[in-house]
Amino acid sequence: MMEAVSDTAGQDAKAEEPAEEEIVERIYEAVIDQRLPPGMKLSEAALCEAFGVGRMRIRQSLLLLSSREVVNLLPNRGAFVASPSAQQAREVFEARLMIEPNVARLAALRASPQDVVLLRSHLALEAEALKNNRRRDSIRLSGQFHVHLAEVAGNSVTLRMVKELVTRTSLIIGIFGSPGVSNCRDEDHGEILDALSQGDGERAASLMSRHLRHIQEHLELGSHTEKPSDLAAIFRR
Amino acid sequence: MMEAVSDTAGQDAKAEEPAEEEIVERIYEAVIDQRLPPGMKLSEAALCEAFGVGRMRIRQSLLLLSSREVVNLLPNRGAFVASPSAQQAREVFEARLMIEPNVARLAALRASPQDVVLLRSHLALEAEALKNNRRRDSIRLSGQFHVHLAEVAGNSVTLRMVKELVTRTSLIIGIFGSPGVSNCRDEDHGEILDALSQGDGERAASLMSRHLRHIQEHLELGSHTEKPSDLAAIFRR
DNA sequence: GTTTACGATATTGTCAACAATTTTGTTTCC
DNA sequence: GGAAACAAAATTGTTGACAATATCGTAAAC
Repeated sequence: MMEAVSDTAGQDAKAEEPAEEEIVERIYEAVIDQRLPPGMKLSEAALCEAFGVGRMRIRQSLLLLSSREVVNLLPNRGAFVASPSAQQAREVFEARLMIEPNVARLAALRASPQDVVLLRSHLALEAEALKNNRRRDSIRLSGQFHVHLAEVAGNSVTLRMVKELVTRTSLIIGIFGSPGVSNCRDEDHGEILDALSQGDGERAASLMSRHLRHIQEHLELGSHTEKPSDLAAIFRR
Repeated sequence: MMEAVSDTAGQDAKAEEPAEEEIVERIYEAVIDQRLPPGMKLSEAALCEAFGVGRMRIRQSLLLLSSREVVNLLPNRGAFVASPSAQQAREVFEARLMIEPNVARLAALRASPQDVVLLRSHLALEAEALKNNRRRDSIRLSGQFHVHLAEVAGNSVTLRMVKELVTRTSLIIGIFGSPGVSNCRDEDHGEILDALSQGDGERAASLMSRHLRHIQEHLELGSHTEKPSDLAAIFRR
């Protein structure tokens, strides 16, 4: 149920050409890990080389990413990792606050004992990454917790939405977050999981709501630089 | 605030080549109107002719539509208007019930007097279409009410989601709905608008929730034919 | 010394031709 | 007459080349 690495149709072990959706997923991951910073240029040629596919494949992948607002596609200029504005950031959190508490409620009602076990082991990974100061892993795992929750909820529509919103949130934290700090406090994740294991949907929902508000409160929306990092403003003193 | 017909960058009056997103929007509209029935083949050549654009443009549009699950893209077989299964239909309504009551609540808080006026005139159009038995208009306007509400709520993230969900709902009603009946009762829309005009977010939310449950209850999920309409089953008697 | 204009380079957007696959129609065999 | 095998047509998928645009470096002008 959680995780699925295999390719499209069951193909042999060989290094097959990744499909569009797989490339999209890989770029999602890279954005979540903050290996791809906001505003970074994604040239077609470089991506072709990186994924070992033709230009058309990359082009379509970038179009998909742009339709999910993870990259911006400027005509004749190319593709750039999105740099959400403060306004867009507020909209993303507004949407997450609408959806994810409900997702958590559903997950609490539908979680099998096995789901709880898997989520607990995920939480252990989170804690370990945090303890060892592996910031990148910590960020990724923290985001994946929300995605796993959506998987447990068993609704593919909201799963897709949560994936998109979690990815965009990583960009938002990269722009508006305090430098050293990770995104989520994982005590929150632990509490949500407790509510889940007790089948307490209402509590899971309200904890998720509180959790998301906490994350948003640790951002500095309202002041920051806009879409493309404004060089003039940076070097003006 | 509501509606925006103009093209990308302000271009002259001439019949410019429509961009991908515009083609996607046109196909959304056609699906909402039920001019494109579930399962219908969308051949590239035909669409090229219809929109007067090259094959690549169409190809990208179909990819976008497929990523929103409004069309299915079968390898080497082509594009087909999606035929949601009963399970997918349940997921769509589950998602709508998560999102749209919250959207309605937001809209109630943010609606300007002008927004209310525009929505009231929209409601008048709905009533007129229903009275004159213009079923197609009735269906389209009924769906657009939900989209307009999302526009008033002023969150582009949820706006995009609502557009997608409303479109898929039109397909679902085409498959699982009773033949003659429209999708929404528009008394419901009127009540929601009343709540909006009074700034009563809670009432707007609960009315929207009730409204969506009503729509879902008038469907016959659980029994019907699956993904591609099963010809063998249809002609077996 | 700074700014503007120009040309070279690189990147993106588009088109047309080709290959691969499916679908359809016909023939052959039982 | 019906079913399987084969061939023809149509449709989709992909590659490569070419045109349009933007970026960068250089040189000329003020």
